[in-house]
Amino acid sequence: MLRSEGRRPMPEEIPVPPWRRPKKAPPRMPLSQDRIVDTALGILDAEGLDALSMRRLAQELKTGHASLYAHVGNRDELLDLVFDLVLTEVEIPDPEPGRWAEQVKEMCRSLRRVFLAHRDVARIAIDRVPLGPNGIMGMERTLNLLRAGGLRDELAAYGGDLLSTFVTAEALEQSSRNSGAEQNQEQAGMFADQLHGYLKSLPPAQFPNLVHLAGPITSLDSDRRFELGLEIIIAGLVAGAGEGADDGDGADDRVRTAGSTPAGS
Amino acid sequence: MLRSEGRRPMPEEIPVPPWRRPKKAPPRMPLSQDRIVDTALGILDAEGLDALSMRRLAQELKTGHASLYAHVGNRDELLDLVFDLVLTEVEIPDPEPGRWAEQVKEMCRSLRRVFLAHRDVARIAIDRVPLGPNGIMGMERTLNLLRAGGLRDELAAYGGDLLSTFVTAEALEQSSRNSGAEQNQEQAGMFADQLHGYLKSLPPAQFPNLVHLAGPITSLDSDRRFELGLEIIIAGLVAGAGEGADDGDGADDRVRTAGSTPAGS
DNA sequence: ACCTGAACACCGTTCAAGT
DNA sequence: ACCTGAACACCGTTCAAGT
Repeated sequence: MLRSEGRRPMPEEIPVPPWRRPKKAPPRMPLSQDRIVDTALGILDAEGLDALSMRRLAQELKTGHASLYAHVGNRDELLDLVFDLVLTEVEIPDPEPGRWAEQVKEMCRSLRRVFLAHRDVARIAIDRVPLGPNGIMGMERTLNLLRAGGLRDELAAYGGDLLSTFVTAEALEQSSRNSGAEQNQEQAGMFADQLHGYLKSLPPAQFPNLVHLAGPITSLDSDRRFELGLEIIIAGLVAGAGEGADDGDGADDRVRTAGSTPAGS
Repeated sequence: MLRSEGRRPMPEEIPVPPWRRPKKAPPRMPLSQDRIVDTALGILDAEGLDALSMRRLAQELKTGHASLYAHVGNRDELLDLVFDLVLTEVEIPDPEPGRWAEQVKEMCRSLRRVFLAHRDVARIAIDRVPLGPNGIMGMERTLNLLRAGGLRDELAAYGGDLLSTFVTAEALEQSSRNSGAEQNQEQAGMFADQLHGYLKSLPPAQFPNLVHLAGPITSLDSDRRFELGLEIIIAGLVAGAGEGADDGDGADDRVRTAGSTPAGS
């Protein structure tokens, strides 16, 4: 219905002789926002955020860089769109009774996997509120899961933010650790070893704690850090942190519905 | 000794007539790393990170932009130095018995105040490990405070990271919320109102949780968010999250000293 | 309506040359 | 030893002009 609008029915499909159609499809697909955003993500994955300039992007699309501004406003808006596109890949489970904490972890691990799969997307995410269509959808599903754990409204509202901030920051630090020219696991370990040596070499009178904890500080790998942080935050959430705390400005009770029973599914 | 090298002793200090010395001191103070970093922080405070270019900085110092590279390596190293300078202002309390949680909060509030006092420093901090002299000093004092709470080594080592990441991310989101041209409290409230209206207008069948929580989501101001997050993380830490968890790779037991009793002071 | 070329006002970094 | 000018290889964004 919608798709056929403006597409006049042809009397017959006249095939284009193969020698007129060098390889495949129209030689220059028309520019569109989708094509721009897809290509931008491709550059990001392959070369990182610093390589994603409007000029580089235009070159990839075989057009002039000024042409992009007919479809995306500016670079910052482009990054918004790329971020929202990537959020498609995040899996947020429907609540199942008795598996709350595990499901929250699954959600966070999924977000982390997406960040690690797309170079520098964590850098884009860190100072952005995800208000695109997929971001909104993700917020809804996140709230649904968090409330299924019985969190009071304020904690559910803030908990999602805190968790996603945590995941983003942790992914950021992991990828910046691996930044200098495609560093592999090996080189990450080498840096840890160097740091360990440095901390151990500090004057123990002035730095007793750094010397004592040099081991634990440098031996925490990214996976362990992530799981530890996750446990800390979830433990804090179930503890119902700051229960009934009130800073006295009365601003946080705009909506105080009575029956906020946990959603079943 | 070192300072007088190459400075031939003058027979007498001949005073320069005042009309030859227009205002004060040598008209062009010699460039130094300290002067460069101080000036950089001044530009940051007044105009933000995007305004802090090597050229703008050189102009402020009345020199050519290429001259800076004799003292700082590159822009990224300059930002390292600015960050470390700012860390001077963070206050980390010496542990006092019975006040652990409150003191951890004081430390985090101090860090937050520093971020809010220096525009865009949170943006600099977010993807940097503070390994400058003040960063190392801060780590030592942080570990000292955290261990005073009786946290086991791994948790103390990671807890400081988690807390400072949290404070940084929260400061970042607060200042990016206020980004668009010196926005004051009023405009922040206006945005919250707009978002509240938007969330309330969503189709309730598809977005029941966003509609229900529109109030709590938009009424959390920065201070409340911060205190909430702080309570969640601290609660998670005292819960001793992931006690004895082991991912089986055996990499995190490089140093396993027996007597890790909490430090008294 | 969409795309282009050219221009504007910037960047960080390097390096030979000066003092 | 320190500083400079000039150059290199880039940026994002705007806009009049084309088709």
